[in-house]
Amino acid sequence: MKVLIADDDRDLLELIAFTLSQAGFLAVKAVDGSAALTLFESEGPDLVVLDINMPGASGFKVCETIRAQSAVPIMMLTARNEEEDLVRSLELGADDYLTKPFSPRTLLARIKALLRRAGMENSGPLASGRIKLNVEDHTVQIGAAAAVRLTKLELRLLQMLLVNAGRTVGSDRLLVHIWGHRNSGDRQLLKQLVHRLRQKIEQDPSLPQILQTATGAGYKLVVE
Amino acid sequence: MKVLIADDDRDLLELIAFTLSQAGFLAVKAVDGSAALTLFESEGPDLVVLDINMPGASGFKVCETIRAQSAVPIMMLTARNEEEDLVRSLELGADDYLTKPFSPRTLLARIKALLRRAGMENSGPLASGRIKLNVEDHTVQIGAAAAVRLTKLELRLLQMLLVNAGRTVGSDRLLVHIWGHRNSGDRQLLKQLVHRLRQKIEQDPSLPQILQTATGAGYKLVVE
DNA sequence: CCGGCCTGTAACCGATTTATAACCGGGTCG
DNA sequence: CGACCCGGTTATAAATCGGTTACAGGCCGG
Repeated sequence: MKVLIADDDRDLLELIAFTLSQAGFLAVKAVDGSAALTLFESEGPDLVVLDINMPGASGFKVCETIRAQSAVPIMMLTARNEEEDLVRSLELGADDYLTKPFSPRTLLARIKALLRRAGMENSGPLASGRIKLNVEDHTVQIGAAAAVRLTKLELRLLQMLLVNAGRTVGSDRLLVHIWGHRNSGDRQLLKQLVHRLRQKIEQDPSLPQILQTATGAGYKLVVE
Repeated sequence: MKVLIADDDRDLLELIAFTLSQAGFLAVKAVDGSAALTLFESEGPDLVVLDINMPGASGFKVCETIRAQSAVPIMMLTARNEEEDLVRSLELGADDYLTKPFSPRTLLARIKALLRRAGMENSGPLASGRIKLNVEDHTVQIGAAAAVRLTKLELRLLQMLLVNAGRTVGSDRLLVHIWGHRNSGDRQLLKQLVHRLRQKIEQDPSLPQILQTATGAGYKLVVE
């Protein structure tokens, strides 16, 4: 599990990196905003920790840029008097925040919670009922049928639904989880993606048994 | 999603309640500490917002009492120069704090983050008497009957009535909660919506047993 | 360079949902 | 009585939603 950390306070940066690596994470360090963006591209981390006050590009700017292209979980770090930027970050799609000073223990707990919520805690096969999703090689197996290959987006959709198997997941949450914060008017994208996924996993795509619609609310996965 | 708000400043209380209800939350208001505790018991909110300075029982006391029996997320409100108070609050188990004055936008962002963090972003079914409202997938179940699907507006109406089950809710409050502010000529909309909802949930829509009219005042839900 | 898949975008359809208006009947009050 | 106000009902128009088909650009491997 790879975590990108960006903070211009070297001491704090090292402390966080140490804490995380002790907990089994692979820490990637950046000392300013532009470095953070470069490293984000090249390393493809599973989670990002951003300080708001940074030279180069502010954490706020970095958050916005990352969110425009990825749905990776983002945690913001903020001093007590940076309320306004914090709120802007949250509205732009940051997932959580921590106010300085904080204890390493707290940081760790929050990061784990964030990963759990994003359904990224275990990279192994994710199964529920008769649906077995193999995240590694992008395949699903339903019942005794042959495994089907999924695209990146289909995988993310099915992953989110499978984590909440049996319960309805709102369209907004799906949009954020799959694409990050693009313009929210993109119901079209979700419509398409659901349609394409149904073609692959439903016996009769016109009468969905597995990926069902909750009209006006979202979609849900029916296992067994 | 039900939120209990406790503040002895009536104006602020109303402002917060209005902000939250516009955002789709159900606001339950308390003007002092003991009222807050009573309402906490009876309403079972998903989140609590507490002012520290209150007559009756202080925010501390309330926070402590609630925490002794529940893990519900708690957000404290504090005046700017009461740093010690907020430290004490956090030690007592509050999850976050906000210093006055704050903007509604900030409050909303923080509350959303808090709910996300607590993994409570989707509240379980909201039930009272024989009525069980499943907010997630827009359905109600009454008694042993089959679940009925509701539209967005019907859901909001029933939600508001269910929170105030047994009590009459004024037409104005319903209008504001469901549509947000509109020109007041819109009694027609409410009339329609009530009618459609009755068709769905009443055994005999012409003799309403559940969604009853309080002539000249509003509507109320009879749950027994 | 070609042909495949993956993704985003648009357009169309039918169904549902929401807004607007008109009509009905009871009750109130001058 | 008759002019209202109120709530219920019916009817109809407008907007939105979800499913579907079609197509274009990007990307990648042959």
